[in-house]
Amino acid sequence: MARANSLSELAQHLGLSPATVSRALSQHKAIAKKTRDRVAQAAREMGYVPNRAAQALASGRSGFVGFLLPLRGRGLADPFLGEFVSALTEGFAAKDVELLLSAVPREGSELRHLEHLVTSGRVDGIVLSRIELDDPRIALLREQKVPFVAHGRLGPEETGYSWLDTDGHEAFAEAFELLYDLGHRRFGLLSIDDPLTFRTAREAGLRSAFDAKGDPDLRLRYVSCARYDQSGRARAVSQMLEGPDRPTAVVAIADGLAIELMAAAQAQGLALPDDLSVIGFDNIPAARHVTPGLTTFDARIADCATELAAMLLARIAAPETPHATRLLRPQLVLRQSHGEASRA
Amino acid sequence: MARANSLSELAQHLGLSPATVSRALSQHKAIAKKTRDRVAQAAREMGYVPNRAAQALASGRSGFVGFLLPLRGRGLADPFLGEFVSALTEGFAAKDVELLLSAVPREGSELRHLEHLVTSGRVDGIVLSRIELDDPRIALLREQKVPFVAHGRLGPEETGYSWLDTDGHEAFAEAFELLYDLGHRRFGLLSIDDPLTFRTAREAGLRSAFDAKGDPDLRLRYVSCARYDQSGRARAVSQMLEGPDRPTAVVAIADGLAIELMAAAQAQGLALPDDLSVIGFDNIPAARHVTPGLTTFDARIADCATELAAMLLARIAAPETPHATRLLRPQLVLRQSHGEASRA
DNA sequence: ATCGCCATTTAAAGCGCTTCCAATAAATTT
DNA sequence: AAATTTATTGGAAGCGCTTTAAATGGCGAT
Repeated sequence: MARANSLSELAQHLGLSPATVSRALSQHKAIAKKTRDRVAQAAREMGYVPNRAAQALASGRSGFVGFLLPLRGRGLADPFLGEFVSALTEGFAAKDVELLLSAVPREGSELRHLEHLVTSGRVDGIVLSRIELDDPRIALLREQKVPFVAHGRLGPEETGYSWLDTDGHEAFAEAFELLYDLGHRRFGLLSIDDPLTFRTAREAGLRSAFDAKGDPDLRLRYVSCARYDQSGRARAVSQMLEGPDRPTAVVAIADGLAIELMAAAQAQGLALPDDLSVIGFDNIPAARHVTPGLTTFDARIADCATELAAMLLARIAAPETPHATRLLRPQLVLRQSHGEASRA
Repeated sequence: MARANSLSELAQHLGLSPATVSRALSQHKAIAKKTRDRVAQAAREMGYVPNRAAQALASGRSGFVGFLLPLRGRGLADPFLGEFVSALTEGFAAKDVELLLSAVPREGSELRHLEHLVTSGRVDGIVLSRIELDDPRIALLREQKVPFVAHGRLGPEETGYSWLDTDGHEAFAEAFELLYDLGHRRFGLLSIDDPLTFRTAREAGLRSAFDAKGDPDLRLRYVSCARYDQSGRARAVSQMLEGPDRPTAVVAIADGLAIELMAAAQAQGLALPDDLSVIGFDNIPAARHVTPGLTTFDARIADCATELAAMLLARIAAPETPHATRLLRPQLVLRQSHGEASRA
C-alpha cells in the first residue's frame, strides 16, 4: 500500500475531505464512528503520521512542554536531574506531550530566555524549579497566561499559581525532635546563601521546633555558604566543627553538604555518630554509600515529577481551573549518621 | 513601542516586505547590511520573536533534536542521565537547537516510536544511545536519511554511520594488566547478559589481554546476569565469590555491579582489597563514597555528550559529509579497591 | 408532498513563516 | 549612450494542518 505523506493524500485515498479526516483522527464526535474507524485504519495501513509543525501552526498548540536547564559547570549538575526529567517525560507521555529541554545561556538572563521560549510558541506549558523568594519567572508566566507549575513555592502568602513542594519545614522540625530526644543540645544548621525558598522553609522548620522547646541549654550554630563554591563550602564545614563548643548534632540543608561535613569531621578525628550526629536532606545516592550511612530525608523526586506533569497537563487542558497545590511529606530515611549525644 | 506579533507586522512597520524581513533576520547575504541591522533593531525594540512552528513548517527544519528515554522502573534510571542530557542540551544550544526528550512507552516498540518521531517532523536529528549488537535503529535512521549520531557502536566491521564511543576494550585490557602486575592470577569478570556492544568490547578487551599472557596459571571466572534484575545480580555476585578458588581480582562491567560485589564480599568477611581486588567502570558518584573507594574508569559522559552534540549539529548542517567517528579513552581512576594479590 | 431537524461532511480561510522567481534600481562595461 | 551586470527587494506560492461556517442528505413529523 502506498504511503500517505499528508492529510490530503490520505483524504484523497479515502474519498473524504481533509477536514473530515482531520476530525476523524482526533476522534471528533461529529464524525460518524464508522468513518473514524475507517480513517484510523487507513492511516495505520498507509503509515500516515501527522506533521507536528503543521499541527502546531494551525492549532496554536505545540505539544511540547518546556523545562529550563541552568548550566553550571561540569559535575555540578543536580544529582536528581536524570530522575526528575525521566519522570516528567514519562508523565507527559501519557498525553503525547514531550519535554523540551532548553539551556539557559550562561551569560543571558534566564527571564528573557523564558520569555523567548514561550512567545516563540515552542511550548504549551512550563515546569519551573528552584523557586526563589521573589521569583520573577512566576510573575512573567502568570502575566503571559502561560500554563506552568512550580516545583517549590514562593512565600506562604503568595498564591495564584500551581505548585508542588516537599515539606522542608516539617522535615527539619522532625530532624530536630529526633536529635533532641537523643539528648543533643548543641545544634548546628549548615545551610546555603542562595535565596531559594526551600532553604528558608527548612531553616524555619528547625528554628521553630528549636524555639518551641524554650530550653535554655539549647545552642544553635548557623553557618552558610554559597552553593556552588567549593572553597566556600569547605570553609563553612570547618567553621561548623570549630572550637570546644562545636555542635554535637548538625542538620544540613542538603546531602552534599552533609557528606562534606562528615568527611571533614572524620578527618579531624571525630567518630560518627558518637561525637557528631549528622542529618541531611534529599537522599542522594551517595548518602547510602558513605560510612556511616547518612540519615536523611528522601525528597521523592520522581513522585514530585510525576505529579507535576499531571498538574501541568491539567492546567494546559483547562487553564481557567483553580490552582492546585500539593505538599509532599519527605520520608525520613534512618541510617547510621545520627545517634545519642555522648555524655561528654 | 507597539509589539510585533508576526513577521508581517514587523515588515509593515518597517515598510519592507515580509520576504526581506525574513531574510534579514536570518542574516541572508543578499540583504544589504544596513537593512539587516535596521530590521534587527526593530525586531528587538518591538519584541518580535519568530513563531517556531511556522518556521518549521515553512523550512522543513524543526530546530529540535530527539533523544529517546527508555522508561525503566523507579530508581533504575541511568545515574548519568542528568549529566548526559545537560551536556547535550548545552552543546545544542550553541546552534539554537533544543533537545526533545521522548519517552518510549513501556509496551510499545522503540523502533516504531523512533520512526514516528522522525516522520512527524518533530526532530532534525537523533542521538542514539545504548547501541545493541545488531541495532535496528541505526538501519532505520540510515534508511530514512535522518541525521543521527550513536553513543556506542555496532561491530567493528559495520560502518556508514557516525559514532562516538569510550574505548572499553582498551580500558579492560588496562585493568587486567594492572591487576596482573599486582600478582593476581585468579580473575573474575562480572558482566551482564544484554546484547549491548559496550559489554562485548569490554569483555573482549579483558579476554585478549588475558590470552596474550599465555600464562598457564591464569584462571578466569565469568559470571553474568540480567541488567535490571535485582535478584539475578545478587545471585551473580555470590556465584563470583563462591568456593575456595574464588577470584582474587574481579573486573565488573559497571560500577553498580562492582559495588554490589564489594558489599557482598565484605558481608562474607573478606577484606578489601587484601582478599579481593575490584575494578569497575563508569565512575558513578557512589564509587567515590564506598569504602574502600572503588577503582574504576571514568567514562567522561559529559565530554561524550558535548562531542556528540557537535557531531550531530555538523551532520544536520551537512548531511552528505563523510561520517565522523571518535574513540575516547576512559580515564583510570585509582582508588583503594585494588591491591596486591595476597600470598595465600 | 413539505418542512424542519439532526447527523455528517465539506469548502475555504487561514496559522506565520520561507523561498523560488521575478522585478527594480544602481553600477559597470562596452 | 546602450547593454549588461550586480545588488537589493518584493510577489506570491506554498509548508500541512485545524477550524469556522455552511452545505448536504436522510428522516420523521405534519
